[in-house]
Amino acid sequence: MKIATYNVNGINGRLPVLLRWLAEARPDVVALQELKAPDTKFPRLALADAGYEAIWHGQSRWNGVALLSRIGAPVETRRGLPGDPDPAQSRYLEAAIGGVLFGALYLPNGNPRPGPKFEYKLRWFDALAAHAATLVASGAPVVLLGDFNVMPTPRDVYKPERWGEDALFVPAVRDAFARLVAQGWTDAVRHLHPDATIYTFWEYFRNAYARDAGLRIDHLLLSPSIAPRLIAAGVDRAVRGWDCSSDHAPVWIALSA
DNA sequence: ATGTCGGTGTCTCACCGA
Repeated sequence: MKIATYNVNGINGRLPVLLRWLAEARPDVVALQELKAPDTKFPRLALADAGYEAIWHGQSRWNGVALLSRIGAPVETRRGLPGDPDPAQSRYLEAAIGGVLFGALYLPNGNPRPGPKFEYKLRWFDALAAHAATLVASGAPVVLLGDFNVMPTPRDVYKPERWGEDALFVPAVRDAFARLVAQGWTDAVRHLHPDATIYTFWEYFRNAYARDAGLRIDHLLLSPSIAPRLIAAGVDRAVRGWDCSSDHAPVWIALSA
């Protein structure tokens, strides 16, 4: 089973890029973030034509998450994160597909810091950790995937010294991510490539992609019962160089049957 | 501080969030 996460940064403006990538990469299951579209403007038919059934949780202008599958319709188990301090923001969607539970998330960015946006990020992280603990305790095979808006270690930042005060990298946020993983989750990409420089996001400005001035903020976490099935992982980096691309690239893993 | 995007309403520009 091939699984991917992709922050599309506007699903309608990005539709040609998304469809081209789906046709080339053929992932079985995809989590999307930053739909930036209300539910009525989700491109269900275009995705169905591409072979994907979908569920989505959108809102006008910002946020929004979706799950796509070409191996059977997602069976939704949860819409919204339990305990989200601001449930009006569409940031979590959960479904069973092919015998695996997928928690698709878009964690708050948290900038500017300090301030209410950063406090919201920390509270959201707390709520995610509480829910994730119940998923681990269930023993079910679970993949938690999406844009976590966290670089876990300095290796995940092109110039860590410039990001020390940023809400994506301050110790409180890295600690929150580390505590989450310590519940028993496996950071799939880093697990298979412990020493590689791997980025999933490059800013639009300052020619960041051409300079490879990137960040690794999109992650796939595997619960203990599914982690032994991990056989490959990577980033479809070239997609970031396509015309009209998102500022993120798709990240994927392969699991044995 | 800067830069560049997508989406929306204030609507062919100005804003917000990232």
